[in-house]
Amino acid sequence: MATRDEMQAKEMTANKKMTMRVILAEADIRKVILHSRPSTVEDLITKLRESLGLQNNFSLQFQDPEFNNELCNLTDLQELPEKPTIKVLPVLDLVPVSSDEVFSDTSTADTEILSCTPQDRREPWPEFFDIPTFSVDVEYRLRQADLLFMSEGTHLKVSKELKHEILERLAESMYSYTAYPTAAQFESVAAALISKHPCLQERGSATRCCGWKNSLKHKMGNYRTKRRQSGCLDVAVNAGKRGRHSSDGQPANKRIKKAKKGEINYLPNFPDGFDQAALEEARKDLADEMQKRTPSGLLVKQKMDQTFALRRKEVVDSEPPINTMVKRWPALFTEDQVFMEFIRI
DNA sequence: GAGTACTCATAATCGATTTG
DNA sequence: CAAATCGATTATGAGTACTC
Repeated sequence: MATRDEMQAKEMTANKKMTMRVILAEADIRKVILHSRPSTVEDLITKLRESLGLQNNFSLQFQDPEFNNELCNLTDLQELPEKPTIKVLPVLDLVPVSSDEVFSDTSTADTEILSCTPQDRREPWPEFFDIPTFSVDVEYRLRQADLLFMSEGTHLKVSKELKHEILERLAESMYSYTAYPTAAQFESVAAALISKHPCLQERGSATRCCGWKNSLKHKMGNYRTKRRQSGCLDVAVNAGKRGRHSSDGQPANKRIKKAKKGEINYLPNFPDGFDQAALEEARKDLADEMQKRTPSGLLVKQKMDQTFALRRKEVVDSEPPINTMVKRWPALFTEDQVFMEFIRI
């Protein structure tokens, strides 16, 4: 019965025009009108490829109204709203178009530009840094230039705006592992970049990528400043150490040394959708639960995970005495949670 | 105390836009 | 149509903190 309804719904929408907003790159967002509503995701991809003249493989994400219009991978066309906003994500391979492969690649699904979720920093630095895919436009240009490099050995002259797109994407990707990459990590990213895109090699330098390493280092610094300005606690905690900043009467952050994951000042951002007040509520629930004769282990663990960022902020910002901590966070002093807290840090 | 790394202010650069 | 101006971005260097 439900299936019949679905089929009717499909039939009703099949003949309808479909208007959508398609994000190809940050600076290239187009309005696309299809004469009929596609029935499958593959179908949609084919139609988009035709109407936009795209040659590369790509997968799609859409702004999901169920999640406050955050981007989600598009797997079922039924999920699309009436006038959807869709983001095109290039899939890199040199094999001709094969729609099966388009769907097998979900690893490129990273889109957030300035969100500050603590999950950002969950992954350890990978053994081999994977150069992320750039916008469709940039990928296209790089691929053309790579082919030219291989056939004629010509290096690509990188324009300012192309350099920006590359650095920005790499910074974003590195930031997901650490806000403070080491020299060796910059080196590995630069090496991975020219290995994946030989046209970006430099003449002159021994490693062929010294300039990129340098630019990445600068870019990362500038990128941290940008994150700081957009309110990311994990890098903001390290700012404001310079003398001139205390002119407004506020003491400079001098006593706070540089924080990295695993160090004592590690200060993650609040989880998405929670502010200080919401986490304080969760803390109260947690304290109440601990009053019980047998607190629920599951609930304690879940709330302790959730409130980790708030706890770190208290410790780093106000350095509370231990009895205050015992009072506010009784669960922290159970054997299990001492252990868990170390794992979290 | 030397060496290194980071922040931050600012200089340099470059494309886009406006002006004469 | 070239010069001037603007705005965004990257690069530089001083000042500072941390480590060994």
